[in-house]
Amino acid sequence: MSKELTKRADDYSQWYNELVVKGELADHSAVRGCMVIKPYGYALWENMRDQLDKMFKETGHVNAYFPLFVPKSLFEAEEKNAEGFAKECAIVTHYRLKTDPDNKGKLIVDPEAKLEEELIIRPTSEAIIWNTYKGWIQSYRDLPLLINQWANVVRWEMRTRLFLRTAEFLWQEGHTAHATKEEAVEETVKMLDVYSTFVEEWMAVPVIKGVKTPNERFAGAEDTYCIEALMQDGKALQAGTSHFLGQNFAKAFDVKFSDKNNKLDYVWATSWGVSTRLIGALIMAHSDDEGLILPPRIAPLQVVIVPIYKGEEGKALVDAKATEIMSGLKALGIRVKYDDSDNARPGWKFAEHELKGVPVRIALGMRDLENNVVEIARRDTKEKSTVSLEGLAGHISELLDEIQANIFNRALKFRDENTREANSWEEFIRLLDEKSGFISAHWDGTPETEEKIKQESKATIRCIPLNNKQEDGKCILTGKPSSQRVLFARAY
RNA sequence: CGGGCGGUAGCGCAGCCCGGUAGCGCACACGUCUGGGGGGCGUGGGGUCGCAAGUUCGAAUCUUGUUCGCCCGACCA
Repeated sequence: MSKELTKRADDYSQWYNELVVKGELADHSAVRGCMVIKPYGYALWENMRDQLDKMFKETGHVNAYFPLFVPKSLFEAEEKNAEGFAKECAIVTHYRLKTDPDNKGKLIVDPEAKLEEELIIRPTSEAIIWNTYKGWIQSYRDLPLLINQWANVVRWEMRTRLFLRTAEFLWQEGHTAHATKEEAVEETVKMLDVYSTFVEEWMAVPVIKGVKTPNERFAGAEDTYCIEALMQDGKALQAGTSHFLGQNFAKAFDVKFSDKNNKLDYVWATSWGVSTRLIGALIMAHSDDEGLILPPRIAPLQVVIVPIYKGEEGKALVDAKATEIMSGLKALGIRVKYDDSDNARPGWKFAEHELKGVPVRIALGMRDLENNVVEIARRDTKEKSTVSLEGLAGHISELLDEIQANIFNRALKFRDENTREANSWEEFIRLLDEKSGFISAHWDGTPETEEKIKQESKATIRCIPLNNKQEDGKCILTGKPSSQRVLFARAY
């Protein structure tokens, strides 16, 4: 099978598309815009999901599951939210098919099976969830309500790309209800921190925490917080969002509670989510022209052992040693595979595991057995070394930590080197065209200017960084006074 | 959703203009020599040419429709 990858420098988009498919993470399907997540890609998602789930539970959340379908009347209850998603909704209008009387063997929609009320396939679940919460919340004693769900959602996108933007995707969505505004805001920020910790420490992708401008805000939110990451082509990618919803949904769905003084008030809400899009971020942040580079902490396989031998007797000797090495690694909780399939040469296997981003490869042959050593190759730097079998498991364990740190530091260095300040419109455009990356610049704070900058430069305000330095300056477009810089980039 | 391009064996492609019943490389199976960076030689299997109509004695090839993908644009809370 030809596995030659397009080089990043030749065509970054094509490199990404090929990598997802050749790395066996996902495939296109017979359904427009929908992907099949293959076992290797799903194993990666499971590792991400398991860690996030653990972190959600550690912060007091529980999981539940709400329906895929949302009755149209509920969907439209919160007007801004409904409006925001209206253009990309899939709608169920009928509940039955029948045999086509004019064409036996074919099915048609039974016109008599039209639904009284259309069902929207959830693009997000605020509506159905808040309709449900209404029945669960009466008193301050019922609060806070801290619920998460793992689910699929559908957004009818015009132009799709595997993982980055698909019509259906997997995600988690947290939906919480609180007695006070302060508590809800605190929750919003807390979950943003959970996301940034997860993305940086497990996925090794550095992120910038910030707040979205009103233009970029989630429909129905008072404030949208986000984490933004920078890809190797200099484009930004929103890696997660956390929304302070105010009382908008409580009012739309009439969710009130009695406080300690028996006074009725609407509850305060948050919602937050990350999706399979994170896998796209992971790929574009780390991988190279040889294939995927996966951070050890979430890689489906952390170590692969490739045997090199001649004849059956040779293989038996190598097998025995490999089994011993594996049990040592497994005892430390390391995910390891012994690739002793006989239908590929060692060289082919090396390339294959590099393509799939396995962090560490151990090559084990007769020469190594004689010297009581193995050859270790790390995926991130492609360095090879010969190490003693003595204390091997511990050495590998430390190496995995080192790789995790190195991948993060490399991405951080790239991000920092590609974050620049622009102090004039000319400089702004020049930096965007020549270097791309994040551009920190003054903006007069108006939606009109933001829109105009977007029209003329194709760059958007990714966020106003949290704890942003306050400094007087002039808007790069209008020259009007500004009190702080905001972060611009061309984005996915 | 508009414009352009593409879909022929698991993968990558040729054949199409000029209609006559499908080919190459890799992969796969078997044998053999091999094995420390995508092996060599030999033999062999596999495709209703994306799908559906139409033109024709005959369609991968011409026409129309449709579907999936890629690129550009619009859209993207």
